[in-house]
Amino acid sequence: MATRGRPRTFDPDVALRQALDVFWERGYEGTSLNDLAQAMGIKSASIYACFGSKESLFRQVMGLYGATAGEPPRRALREGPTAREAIHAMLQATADQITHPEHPHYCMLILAAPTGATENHAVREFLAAGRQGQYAEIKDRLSRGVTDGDLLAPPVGLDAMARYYATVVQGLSIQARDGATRAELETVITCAMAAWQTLAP
Amino acid sequence: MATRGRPRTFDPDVALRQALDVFWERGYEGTSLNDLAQAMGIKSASIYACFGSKESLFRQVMGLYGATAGEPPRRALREGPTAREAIHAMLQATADQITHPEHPHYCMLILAAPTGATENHAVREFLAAGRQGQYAEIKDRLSRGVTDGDLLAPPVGLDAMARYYATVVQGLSIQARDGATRAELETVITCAMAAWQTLAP
DNA sequence: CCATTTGTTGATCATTCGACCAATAAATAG
DNA sequence: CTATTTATTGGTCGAATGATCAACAAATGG
Repeated sequence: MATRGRPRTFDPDVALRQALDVFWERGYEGTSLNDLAQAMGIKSASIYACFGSKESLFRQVMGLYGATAGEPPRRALREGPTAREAIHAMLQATADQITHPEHPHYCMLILAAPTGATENHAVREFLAAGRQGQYAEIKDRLSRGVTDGDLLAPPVGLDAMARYYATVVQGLSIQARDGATRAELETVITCAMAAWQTLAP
Repeated sequence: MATRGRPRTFDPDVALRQALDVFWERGYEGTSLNDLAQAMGIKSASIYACFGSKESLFRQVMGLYGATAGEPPRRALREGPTAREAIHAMLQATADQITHPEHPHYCMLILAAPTGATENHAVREFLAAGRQGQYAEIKDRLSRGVTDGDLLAPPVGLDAMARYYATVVQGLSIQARDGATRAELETVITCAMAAWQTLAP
């Protein structure tokens, strides 16, 4: 029972990667269907047939983005032996990603659509939900550190500490967008981690 | 020798403030000339006659923005008695501004156009230059602290420290955009300032 | 009053936007 | 084979985009 009907002339996975490149380059609103169709090598009608709409395509693109570029920082957070080392490695993995020579120098989750036209409100909220997820993962990792005994519950609270490191991650994205080098981001990370011994002595 | 010709029926200063409101609400690309004309109470032809173009209007809007919303953090940085107090007050003034109940909860310099269509490259670079100015002001204030004797030159370097606090400012803007309260931003600031005693003991 | 200067109005420019047809092409099922 | 299903093509939809233009309105200078 092979597929009925005329087979696709393009590979949706490849097309999705090509769409990712364009959205990454120009953000959500800065990318037109023409841009996408050209980069994907198909007509806009095929985009609609395969991916639904511009917004639906973007959501699928963000899924791919999270599974690829987004994975190293997440893994670092997961696999660091202590909360402190996990956060430190997560920041460094983030810096690696957003200064990678083959990609635009910023995190799409953070800067692909922070503001924009009223009609794209849903896209902004979709990305905001992803950022909320980032924060939650950081907080969970800190909690695990307390459970594991490698982190003393900080006086300022785990919420505050998690939000602080989420803030640093987000700030790094602007820094990279503005041309900061990997080495410069490393010095920022050094400063950010310097807070640790004061917060959780 | 009063002004020749038909006088304007609108006050450019008022119109600029109204344009600021719209750009602030929707970012640069998310704002159309129709949006602007409606909010300013004039036709688009009058916008072109008085302000030049959409981009030129936006640059003038950012001038007004910097002189108003941007001033409190700058003043805090300038007037703080020590480098540490100045940075702390600057962060708090920033948090005040980006959670102000009457304005959108983010800093325009940071989020009005971080990404976008190719043709708006100049606008993005204009804002990036403004952010570079932020960083330079922070670094200058730290240098003054060393000169004044209230700050020991930190091992990590003044550049690193300045970039770190610029990163925090920029991260705070995303936090506010995502709905963080003033109190939550305060906890982030507490964490960010906790790095100080480690960096400059 | 008349010429000049400037601003506003309403219309419109070509282009692009996201979206979606109808017509055609290419596969499988029976 | 024919009928059915699915994909692609080329075209086009109405609306919106940033930007202007000619026509009209309101001021000053002489």
